Amino acid sequence: MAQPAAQALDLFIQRLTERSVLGQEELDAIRALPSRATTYSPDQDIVRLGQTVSHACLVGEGIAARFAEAALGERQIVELHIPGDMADLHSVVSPQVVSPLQAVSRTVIHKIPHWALRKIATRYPAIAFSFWRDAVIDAAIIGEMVLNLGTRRAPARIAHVICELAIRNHLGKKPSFEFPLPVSQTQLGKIVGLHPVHVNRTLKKLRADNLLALDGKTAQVLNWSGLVDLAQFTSKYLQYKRVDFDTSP
Amino acid sequence: MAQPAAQALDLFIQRLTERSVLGQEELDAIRALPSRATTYSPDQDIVRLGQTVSHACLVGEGIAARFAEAALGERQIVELHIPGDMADLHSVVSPQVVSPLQAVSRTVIHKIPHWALRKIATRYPAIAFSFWRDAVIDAAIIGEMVLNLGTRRAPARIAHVICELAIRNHLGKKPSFEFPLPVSQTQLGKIVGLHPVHVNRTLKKLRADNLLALDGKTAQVLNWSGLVDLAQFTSKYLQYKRVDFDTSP
DNA sequence: CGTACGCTTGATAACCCTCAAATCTAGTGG
DNA sequence: CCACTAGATTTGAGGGTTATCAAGCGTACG
Repeated sequence: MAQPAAQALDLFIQRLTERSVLGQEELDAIRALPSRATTYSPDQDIVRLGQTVSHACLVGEGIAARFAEAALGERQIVELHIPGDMADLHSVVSPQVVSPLQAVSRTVIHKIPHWALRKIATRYPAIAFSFWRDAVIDAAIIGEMVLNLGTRRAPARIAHVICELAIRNHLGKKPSFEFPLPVSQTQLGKIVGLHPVHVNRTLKKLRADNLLALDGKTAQVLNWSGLVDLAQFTSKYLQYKRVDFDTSP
Repeated sequence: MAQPAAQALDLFIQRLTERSVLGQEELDAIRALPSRATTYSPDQDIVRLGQTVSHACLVGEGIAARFAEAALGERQIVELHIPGDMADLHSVVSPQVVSPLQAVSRTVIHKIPHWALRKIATRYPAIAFSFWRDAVIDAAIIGEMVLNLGTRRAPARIAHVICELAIRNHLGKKPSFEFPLPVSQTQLGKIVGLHPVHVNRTLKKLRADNLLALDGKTAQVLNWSGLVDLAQFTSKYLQYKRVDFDTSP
């Protein structure tokens, strides 16, 4: 219902149509989705484990993180969500939260009721497929995260996260190697599975090698092909039909 | 059309209905799915990265692995699939393979054409939702893998994989702490992101501590609550409505 | 019987975690 | 405006964990 959601919804539609074919009627149905905005401060929980939710979270501003937590509560970030991402579209078919969300920076979330999403997914099979497809791509992104943690050492891990975000941020913008990344080194540690102290030392090295500079607010890619090379990055798993960056140097 | 697929399809249906509500009509539609069986030998590729496929793979016997590979071809197993799993149901909405599959042991795969799956998903919204839900649970399982690699050390990582498989294998069987696991130590290394040599030493330690014994064919859980404790395991993310094992010791 | 492959063990080095303390920054209240 | 505080970044030192290199052993298969 809120007007500010329109911008985020347009970004969301852009992501969907980049990957699925939707007609005008379907697009209108998505654009007409009702929503209610909420703002979260850094490190605040957006949805908690075990909770039952009745709305999905569309990121409007800031960065939200999907995380997993062990029995004793230790957290690991599994996926980052940037504006235009429907961070937990999956909750529509799985309202018992198993992938909780937290705000990484100050974050504006537009909450969209499940009934509305279920309604258009039932009415338009093409929308149901595009939502399913979204979940599939999520799984691929998270799978790439497993590859990242399982096979790469610290510098390559961080490089990979930056490469992925550079591509995902690019959508609908001109390919600038500078994008917002309001993430502390401690939080970055929870993304790449490294101790904060080691994150710090690794960033220092990446900066010294003229590959990458982070300042807690913005990411600056100093040498794209160097980063891609270090991370052994390929953008295939993101499944964009068209990608302007060259990822095979 | 092959008869032997019936057993695997029944297992698949059991998994679906454990998590989604489906009517008799829908169940019959699933049971009537056509299929063609193929057998793969250990380490053989089932579907390759970049390939375009027109069928999904239902595991009949053995173990199949979904993996991710880096630009230079290094592989990391992202998820294991046991009999009754539709290993790449996601390919229905994403036919350009981004999550390739390989056989871990000798494996029988029943290939089910996409058109048949798309047809019943379009005809019955409840089926579309249950398929979508399957993708969501896949993502949760893979997310747990990220947690595993990002926060745990070698013994706990292996323990976690075993705990998960014990639960997933349990479906429709009596809760025995012994299940088939035809996986070499080298392959186990590609699951938990460890060097084979270190896998070996870790297994030795787990065996000495009377927690777990693997022989390349079968897994034997010697001390369930000890394993759960070591791995900080919770079965929540698997989203079974009913789980007989006690996972909170 | 030979060969290939997986398992096992030892030694060494690289990587990363942990503890600890100093510096810097941003926000708060006097 | 400045002192104060909490949190983030930075640096050092040490120890634990894991990778790497290498070699010996067992076993399955042709």
